[in-house]
Amino acid sequence: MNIYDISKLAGVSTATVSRVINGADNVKPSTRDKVLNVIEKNGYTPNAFARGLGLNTMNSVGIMCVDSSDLYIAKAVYCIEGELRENGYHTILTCTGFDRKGKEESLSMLLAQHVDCIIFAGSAFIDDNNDKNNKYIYDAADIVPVMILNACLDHPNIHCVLCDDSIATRDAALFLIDNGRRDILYLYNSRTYSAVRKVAGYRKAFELRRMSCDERYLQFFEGSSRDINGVCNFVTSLRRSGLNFDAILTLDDLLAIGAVKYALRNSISIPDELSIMGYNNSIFTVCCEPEISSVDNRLESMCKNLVSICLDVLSGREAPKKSMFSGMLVHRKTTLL
Amino acid sequence: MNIYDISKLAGVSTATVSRVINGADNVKPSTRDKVLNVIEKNGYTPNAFARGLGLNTMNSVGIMCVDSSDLYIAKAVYCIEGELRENGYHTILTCTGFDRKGKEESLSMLLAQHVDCIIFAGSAFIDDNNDKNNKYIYDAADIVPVMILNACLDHPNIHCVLCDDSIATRDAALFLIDNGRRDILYLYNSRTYSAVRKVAGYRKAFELRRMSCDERYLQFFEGSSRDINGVCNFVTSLRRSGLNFDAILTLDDLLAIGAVKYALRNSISIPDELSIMGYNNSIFTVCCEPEISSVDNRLESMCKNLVSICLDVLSGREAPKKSMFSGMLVHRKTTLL
DNA sequence: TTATAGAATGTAATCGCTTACATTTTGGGT
DNA sequence: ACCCAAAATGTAAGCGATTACATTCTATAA
Repeated sequence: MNIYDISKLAGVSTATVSRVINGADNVKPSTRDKVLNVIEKNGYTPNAFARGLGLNTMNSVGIMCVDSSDLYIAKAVYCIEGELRENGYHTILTCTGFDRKGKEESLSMLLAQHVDCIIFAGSAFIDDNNDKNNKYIYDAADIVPVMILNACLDHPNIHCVLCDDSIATRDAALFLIDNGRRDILYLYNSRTYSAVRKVAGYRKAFELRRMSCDERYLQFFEGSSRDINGVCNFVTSLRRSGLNFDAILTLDDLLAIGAVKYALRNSISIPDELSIMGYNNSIFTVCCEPEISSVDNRLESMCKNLVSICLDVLSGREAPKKSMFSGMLVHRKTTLL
Repeated sequence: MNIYDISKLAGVSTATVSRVINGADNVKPSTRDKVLNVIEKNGYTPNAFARGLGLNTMNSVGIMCVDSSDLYIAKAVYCIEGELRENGYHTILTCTGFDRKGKEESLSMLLAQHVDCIIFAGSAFIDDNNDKNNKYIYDAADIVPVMILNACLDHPNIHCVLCDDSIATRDAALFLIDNGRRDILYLYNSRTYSAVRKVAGYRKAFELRRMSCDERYLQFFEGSSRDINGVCNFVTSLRRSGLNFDAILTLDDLLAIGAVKYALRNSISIPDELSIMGYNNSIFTVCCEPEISSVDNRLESMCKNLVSICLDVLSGREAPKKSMFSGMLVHRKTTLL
């Protein structure tokens, strides 16, 4: 059953059927009804490939993510997909892994599918130190509109939506400082675009308070934050090595869970002896006792905004190149108020 | 740059170019090289729509999930997508929500995209009580091969991969019983295909031990397991209402976290006074202290198997209609050994 | 050398839709 | 009744691949 069959059944031309399908306004109502009836009766669905071939688009957008099983990314993907679907787009998902090859392969797959737009979900795609490594993104942007979540790149065809992680982390650190904490361990395990900014925010807090920032308190954990016991052991070994801290600020909530475990296992009281603050305000924060204070970086709002900008771009409307959200401290039980 | 351009540049016909692209074996090596060179030089990529139109397939498979931000589903999606991509398929993701309309809409969207196969990721799509409600799945299966993860439906075109949740839950309950627990609370919050089987498994354990199963110990929590405090309060109120239990077995790990919180907040010692066992063996089990014993239901293996069956089906090979995995108890700190 | 099978290549129809352009209808205004 | 612009509809040429079938090589055997 194709458009030609329908046109014959309805006694009109394929052009008219096409017009009806696409809601053109120059069709006589009676004709429209006639065609619609035939379509309805025969359960006809336009062939997406044929349409795609003609229009060179299939109303799809590609989402690139490093690892969609990461809770934060999963939530972003979920949110973005939902918004897109509501607006008639379907989502092609690719998980690339961290290595360059995977990223480039996924990207060309998406490009080969002629997606209308590519969304990079997460800052792990952007190399902040060497812009040359972002060439594959710029190349894609020369072909198709690109959206980036949680990072920013300058290109006429790239639109970015992000949270000001630097300021949010700075505020978190300031909060701890202003609550009397002096030895604040910053625990991170990546050097992505946003990670770099978070670290900068941490430093900035000390600067603002005219305190010196002791580099020993910036600790890089080699491993996944999913390795909770690894994180716990790492913190324990830091303490054993003589580093004293009365607060731990982390790159994400899972690292904070490792920190909580460290305290629990070593009978360090939270938050009296040790304050802990995570980042992302994910469900992990409420999985342990005490529940973890965290920074909400407005993931949902960002995703909605991102899709809305994406739709604007696809409709040729003007849209901001960079949308910045601000994070918000969420206090639970691991910080004193 | 299309196949015609390439054919002209290489001085051959489009048919030959097409043969080269698709790796046909009846092309003279020298011709092949010539064409490949031109393709390489001009960075030509075949148009997926045109190909799709001709072949009526675009090497895509659709994944239906109720909520991809659920950690368990997210992991399944991640795993399935990766396997598919490695085999040259791309993944169209749709999250349907729990209501029927969303499911049907997503499904027709996928069908309209002419995906080669549809994967239902999760048992939430199957109505176990009234098979009529599964009609939309059967209808899809009449058109395209269907794979179901974690549930089973009988249809010539439907293949299922699942864990025997009934036996796994039975074994978990048996373990608790055989360790001297008598009052085992079963906490669940859904009535999906797998939920129904888990409950049945719980009952079965008592039957096997010739004990009667007190219905009051089967407790349905009205709400999401993400509402950890809600779960905690629910358990607390059960206790306050006079129900005594020395073990809690749950439908998923998040519910178990709620149970752990209940114990922690009421100074009930785990596992001496109360054993707790979750389900899924997700990262949540190690987010709290004490870490939660759980049932590993082989998600990764299932996903790999599912994709492998999917590929078999798509290649016209014979494949099992139903693949059953068995779960495995994973003991941590919330159960006595 | 020639016939011929088999390999290599080419021709052109086809997939189902959109749309520029051509044509026909329609409904006022004289 | 007639004209004509505007509305409605139709015609047919793409879009870019695949592939059945036709044709042209090529190498081997007679």
